[in-house]
Amino acid sequence: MTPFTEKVIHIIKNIPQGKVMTYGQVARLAGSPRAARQVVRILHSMSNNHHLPWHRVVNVKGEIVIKREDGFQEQKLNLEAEGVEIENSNKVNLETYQVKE
DNA sequence: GCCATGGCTAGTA
DNA sequence: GCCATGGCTAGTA
Repeated sequence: MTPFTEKVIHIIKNIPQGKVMTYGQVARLAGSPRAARQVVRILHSMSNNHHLPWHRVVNVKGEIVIKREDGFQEQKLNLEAEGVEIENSNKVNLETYQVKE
């Protein structure tokens, strides 16, 4: 496990319940502003997760972007269970729910 | 060569 | 809707 990967995992683990971060935001906090896709890759490869609240990471528009076969419903249900409201069946309001930096 | 992005233009309405 | 981005893995040598 590389330092960048460890940082990313640490950051995601610290997203509070009922809050979300974007892929790019996680990358930025981990010190690589343009490595959003790498954050995606890490999450994807760890989808059989190490107790990671992966469902609290969404894209820059607040959308759930997982394919249905993977965990779309799971992510949605997990978020709703924490009190996060889903608009238009796939979107969270970042104004309200995104962790401020 | 992968990836669950993101930021930009082109081009429609 | 295009494509640059980047850290990592797979898989060859």
